[in-house]
Amino acid sequence: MTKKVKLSDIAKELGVSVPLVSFVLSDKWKENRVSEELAKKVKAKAESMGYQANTTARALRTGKTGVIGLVVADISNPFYGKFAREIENQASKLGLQLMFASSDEDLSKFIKAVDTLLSRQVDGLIVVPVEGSQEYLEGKSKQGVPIVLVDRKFENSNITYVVDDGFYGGKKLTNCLVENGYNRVSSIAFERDLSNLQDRLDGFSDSKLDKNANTQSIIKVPIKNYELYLEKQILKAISKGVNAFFFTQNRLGTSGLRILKKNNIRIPQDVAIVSYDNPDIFELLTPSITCYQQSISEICAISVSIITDMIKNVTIENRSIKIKGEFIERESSKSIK
Amino acid sequence: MTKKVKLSDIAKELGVSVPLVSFVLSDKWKENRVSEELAKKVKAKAESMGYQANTTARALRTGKTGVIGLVVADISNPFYGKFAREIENQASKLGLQLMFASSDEDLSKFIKAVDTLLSRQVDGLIVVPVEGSQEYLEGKSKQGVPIVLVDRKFENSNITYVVDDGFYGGKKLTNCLVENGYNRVSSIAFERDLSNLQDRLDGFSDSKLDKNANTQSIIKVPIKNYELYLEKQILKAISKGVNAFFFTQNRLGTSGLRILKKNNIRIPQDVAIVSYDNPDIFELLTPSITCYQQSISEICAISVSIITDMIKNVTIENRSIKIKGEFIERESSKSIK
DNA sequence: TTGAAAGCGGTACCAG
DNA sequence: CTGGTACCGCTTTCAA
Repeated sequence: MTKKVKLSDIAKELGVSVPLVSFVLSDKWKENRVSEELAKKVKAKAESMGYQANTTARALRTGKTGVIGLVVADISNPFYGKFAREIENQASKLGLQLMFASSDEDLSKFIKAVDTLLSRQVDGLIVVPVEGSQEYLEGKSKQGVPIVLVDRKFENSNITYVVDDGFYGGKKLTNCLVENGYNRVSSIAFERDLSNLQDRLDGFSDSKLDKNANTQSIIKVPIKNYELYLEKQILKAISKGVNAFFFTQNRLGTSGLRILKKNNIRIPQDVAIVSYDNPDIFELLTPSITCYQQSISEICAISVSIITDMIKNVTIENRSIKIKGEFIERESSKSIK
Repeated sequence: MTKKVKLSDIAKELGVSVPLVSFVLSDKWKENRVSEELAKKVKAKAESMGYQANTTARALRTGKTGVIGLVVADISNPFYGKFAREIENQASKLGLQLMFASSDEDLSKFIKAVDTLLSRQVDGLIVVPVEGSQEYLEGKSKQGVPIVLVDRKFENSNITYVVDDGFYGGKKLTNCLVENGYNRVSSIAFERDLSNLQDRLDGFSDSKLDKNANTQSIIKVPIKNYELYLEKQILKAISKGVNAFFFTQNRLGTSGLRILKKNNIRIPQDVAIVSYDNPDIFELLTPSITCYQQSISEICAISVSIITDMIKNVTIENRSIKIKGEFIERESSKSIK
């Protein structure tokens, strides 16, 4: 176990003071008027001795850890995995590290995750807020913790968010169905009070569909053991004449497809399908699935840039933003005109 | 911005010393002979003031951060996402946090990732090593950094690993094909020097297939723009009479399926398919895909437990281990007997 | 049973 | 241009 080299080791070797070495290595030697010659020598020595700064010590002194906390619903869900990856990419460009935790959409887990991250002194948080977390997060925000919400936002809150434009996406998908001749559309969503789902449903309601109850309906699915319930509802809808479904989440879309396959319901001959999000599988299936892909990379790039601003400046104006994604037309919504 | 409560605040409020508060809150007051009454009072006060320990300061003092570093190829790949999630679960049970980074299978990125993590003073590392990283990691290991390899191992190395038993899995998948009547099998792997792939191929070679070149062949696919090359090789193999493929990785499996679909080659009538790993898609496809699912949760549980041991005790014996996964038989390898 | 002082490895500010 | 000193918040050792 070779010991870690520290500033004082370099200083001793060179016969200079510790602060001088610190200045040089943090590239502040110009302001502090250290001779270029000496600076070079110090750098060379640090290099040859294999010096690596102890960020813990630095963090204690400066009050900044250079770490940002990320809380998602579940990192093993590819959708959130992409978030993590994109945020990692952006963060590493800025020399920031990421610490993450999963909430499983559970409030108490969520709070615990945020608390631990905070006690680890993360400089800021990027979080996918869970149902019921508004009050808690607003408290933290008021205490001065930099927070950016992604994927979902809070209405009437001053917490900054960067989310997909669900209203736009929901409308786009529904209109595609209408334009292709499907006039009885049912949208399917989890029974959850989350802004992203509501926005998509609002977009659905605001589409070109005739505004009467017979052409559009919304099926709300409970979260627990939802597949059985979903199957019943889907079959019931079809028997009532629904000829297209709009799945508001990829998980519902995937389950829906499984159910349709099982019941030998043909797509799009019997019912057309569109779904939010674009998991790999949608392209590979027969028929391939029409969907709307969120601009995760853009959402992440912006949220990291905002959080770093928030960390630098104590207060900035609220820069909440909605990002439009990409509509991808495939076979599952083929025109029947 | 309400200020953070620190030990000295509590101490001042109560008119006691800082160390006393520290002892109480870290549940060491018994050994340090603090009266139970006082201990209670301190705890209550800490609670009411909303005290949260500053882990940075603690880390600087104790030399332990309670953070473990995780380096995977790509966190947005669901396979590695599952690793991250399982490791997170285990770690959080032990009060440890995770910091992660992706290597993209690139040696320089990998080294950079490990170096940053180390400069952040992580207590230990769980890594998916990339091609060519052996020498580097052995260096770190010799310096006393606790390291556990997952997914891939090094031969002739004293770095501890916890990996899937690729030999077992490869053999199992191939034997299933043989038992179901397929006698000309080609296995497909990336042209990479990684232990996990080699183990699977060794299992393939050691299967019940007749040991002559005509019944078994190995197709090595370059990594860059591999799909075109893969397509040519697959078609060529089929034209030569190959009646089954063993894909050694899920990415190859998925690509292979796309290619077969595109060329109207029927599964399993024209060729049977088995693949390593079990992405969601395999179950949903028609036909569903026979595969081998690694025990990721077990691998992760063990690796976390080993790394914590390594962190506690300076030296322990090498506890490298191979874990058997689960063979899942589906439609793509249906018997033709 | 408790308090005081030292120190982890850096950085910030002052003096020279 | 350079060095000294204090200090970040917590833990540990020693003294009372």
